[in-house]
Amino acid sequence: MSTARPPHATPRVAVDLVIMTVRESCLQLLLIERGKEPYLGRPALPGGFLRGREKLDDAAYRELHEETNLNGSRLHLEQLQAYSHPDRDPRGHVISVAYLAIAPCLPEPVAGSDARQARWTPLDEVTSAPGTLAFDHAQIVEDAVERARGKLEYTTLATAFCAEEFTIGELRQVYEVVWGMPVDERNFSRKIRRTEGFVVPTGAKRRPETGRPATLYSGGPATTLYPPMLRTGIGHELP
Amino acid sequence: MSTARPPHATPRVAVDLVIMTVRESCLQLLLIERGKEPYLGRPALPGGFLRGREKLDDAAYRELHEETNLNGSRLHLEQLQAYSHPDRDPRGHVISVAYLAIAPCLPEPVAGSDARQARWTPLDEVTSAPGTLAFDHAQIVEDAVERARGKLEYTTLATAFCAEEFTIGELRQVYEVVWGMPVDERNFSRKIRRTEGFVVPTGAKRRPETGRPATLYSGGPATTLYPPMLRTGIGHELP
DNA sequence: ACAAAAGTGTTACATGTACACCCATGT
DNA sequence: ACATGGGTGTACATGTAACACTTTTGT
Repeated sequence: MSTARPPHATPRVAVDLVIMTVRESCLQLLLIERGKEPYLGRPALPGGFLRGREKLDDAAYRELHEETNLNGSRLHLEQLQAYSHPDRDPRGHVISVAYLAIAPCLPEPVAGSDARQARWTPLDEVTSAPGTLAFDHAQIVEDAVERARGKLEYTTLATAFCAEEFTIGELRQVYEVVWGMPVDERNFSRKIRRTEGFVVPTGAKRRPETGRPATLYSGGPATTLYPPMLRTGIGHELP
Repeated sequence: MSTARPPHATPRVAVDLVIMTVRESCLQLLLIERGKEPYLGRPALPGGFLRGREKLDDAAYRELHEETNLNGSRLHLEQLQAYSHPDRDPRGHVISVAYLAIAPCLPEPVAGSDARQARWTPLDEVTSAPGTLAFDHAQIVEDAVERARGKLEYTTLATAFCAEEFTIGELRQVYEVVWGMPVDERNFSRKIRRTEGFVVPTGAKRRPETGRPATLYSGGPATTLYPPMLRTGIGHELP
């Protein structure tokens, strides 16, 4: 902690974004195709270097806006962690601070203002073909997905996947898709509505193509869930 | 993401450590007294700048060793998050990646090999006198404590506060002290021993000054707790 | 009438909570 | 004997899982 700059080359700092949504009953990530070396043409997480005296959060919001048409409002964004292996970027030592962003399902497939092409990619495509993602982005994605899965259990994060108004059925689909396991609609519905502050009815109803109209809700003021929505039946194995 | 270095002054990267233990029935943090400007003489978290092509984890272990006599083995260390406000350090833009370290209660009060004095400080002293800690370290401490409290609920982190061998009563004290609330010993004991892989009996017993000898345990192979040990009775208020 | 989706009731079971009580030891 | 801390039994409340059943709509 000397006041003089250290003699070593100080690493550069970047942010990378894992942007998730639920589309077509499937957890999808927004990936770009790299337009430059290294990893030219390979899919990668959107991201970029920190500028000037910018905060990491600001850089994350900026990249989100530059690379996608998503605006920061009505969007969950949280810091995941920093990745710092010295060989993670062939250009030199780059520390990447990863962010988890969660967006409601958007109708248009999001065109980046930047020249790079951005498209929603099902998580299965990413995990079933390991080694396709640039840098250590597969690891970052894995960590981000695990974070999201865990936070559904004890926070109201699931509402971030939904539009302004949503039905309990849509919220349940978020849990099923993110967790990758079926959830009983009847019990789920009761539990959600009994957890104070999770959802608040808007008064409106949505008429499905066929069937009874569903009450519409919006996200409530609660952030933590008590009691939590625990995933059961999954292995809590020993390491 | 140009291959040329960005024109902006790139921020420096440091690590800061929140090292916790339970001593004298109280959650304590290892703080140093700053020996240089800025914040000369003020208490602060141990930490320092990243060197060369070092990983953040390696820098955290190095600082832990340099500033304290703690060796990395038999010690929990995990990354918390990065703090990046451009004005958080008066010397310029310094991004700090905070780490949470958890140590068993050590007999000696840990003298740093570095000249700076390190001492265990009760958390209450830190939180009851806000504005004493250097930089944004009060915020980092707050986040670290909340992380530790949460992780006691659904992981086996509590054993990291204990020595190689411990009694259920000692483990319960960890929960009580970290959570700041009483925990029923009878139910706690049963619950811990029923959670497979949390603790394993060593076969030995410890004889208290007075009272029935307690079975000694060591940390088991499990890392996650199912069902979790939930804190109850605390406000899950609306924000 | 029927299909489809939303929502309720019910039952069996697991877990959490509170607390009376028993156990093993040193003084 | 008694204080002290470790540990068991048990009754009650609450939460979960599974699933039959009712409600509300469009066709």
